[in-house]
Amino acid sequence: MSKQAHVPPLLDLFRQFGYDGVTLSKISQATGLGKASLYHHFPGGKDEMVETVLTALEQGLEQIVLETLRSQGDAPTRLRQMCDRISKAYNDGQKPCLLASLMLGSAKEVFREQVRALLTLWIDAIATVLIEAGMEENLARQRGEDGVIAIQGALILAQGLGNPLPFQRVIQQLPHELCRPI
Amino acid sequence: MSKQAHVPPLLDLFRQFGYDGVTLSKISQATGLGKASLYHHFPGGKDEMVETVLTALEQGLEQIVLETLRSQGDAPTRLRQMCDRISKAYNDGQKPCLLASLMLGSAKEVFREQVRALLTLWIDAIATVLIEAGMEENLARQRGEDGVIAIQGALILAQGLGNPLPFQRVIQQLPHELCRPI
DNA sequence: ATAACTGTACCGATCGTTCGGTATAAACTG
DNA sequence: CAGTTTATACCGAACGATCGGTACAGTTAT
Repeated sequence: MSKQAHVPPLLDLFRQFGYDGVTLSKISQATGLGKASLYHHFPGGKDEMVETVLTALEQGLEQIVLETLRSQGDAPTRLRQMCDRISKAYNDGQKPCLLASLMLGSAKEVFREQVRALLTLWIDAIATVLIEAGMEENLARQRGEDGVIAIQGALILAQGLGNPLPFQRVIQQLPHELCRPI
Repeated sequence: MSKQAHVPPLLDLFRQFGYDGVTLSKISQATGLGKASLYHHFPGGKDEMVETVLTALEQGLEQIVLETLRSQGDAPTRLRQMCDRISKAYNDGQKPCLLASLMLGSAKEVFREQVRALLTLWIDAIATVLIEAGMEENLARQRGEDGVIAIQGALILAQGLGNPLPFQRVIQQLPHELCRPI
């Protein structure tokens, strides 16, 4: 079995408990692997596990972005497709974001660059769609930030309230909000 | 020295490292108190420390809300005052939010109710200002959520990018955004 | 036979917590 | 007034448990 097979349980653990909250016992239980096996697959330990998950996440986001940029239709339609996939990745607002979880505790310095790269990739993707739709560049970049902000904030609120509805509403309104004129 | 005197360093620790990321050694170092002394002031241990900080935060937010609801002027002006105080509490986007930090790991079940109460208080405050300004109630409530979402998301992005500017922009635009018609 | 994999036992370090005790100053008691 | 108790603040040392990580022999699959 390859490293990639263990990414889903690892992703779920780290996004829910954060770096410091995830123990090797939890990982062992979630993956069904003993400690020795974990260190066989991930000689770098916890850090390598996170890095593997983060890399898989980057590939997933890149694929979503690529599909969005290749897709046809007007800007709201293309952004709607992106939002649908993003929403699915967060289980319609019922699961937290790994990036936010990794910005706390011992993890924050170690994975700062990878987290920043992912956020930037995401912002740029939204901005590119808007620019292709004729939006002025600086505004489009702001809207890119606004899109990520809305999603991250909505996830926080949904988690905090224990209610995914705010997230689902934001996701549904987002394509239209991003495209509206000043 | 009373419990309240140790709230600021505790707040800074928990918001930056999260519940699981904060160790008693760090707390000891940050407060200048020995581990045993910490248990004199907080017999309930780490949990009581977090609860104390959370209660202090609730009082702080209640004060901001009260001042906002008492203040004069049109809705954008009153919301501007609220945003200014909120922004100051987050050091203009350079410090993370305790509520977001407490939604991970071992803390999330323990403090769920307190976190939810704080978020609800915040949302209601914004909604009340908008309703008093004549906005329809359901929309005002959505805008209350949108306000908290924007702030939380902007904090996440600012932390992730290592750049507080997106937060400062959002805070500056927020009063106008919240008041705009559909 | 060889490489990939895993279970068991173990390590030093650190975790949150508790114990026993000291220093100081105010509050009672004779 | 001196002498004693009480309350508050504080700390060094240690507790059992768990942490992340390693060593190694044994099993499995090719």
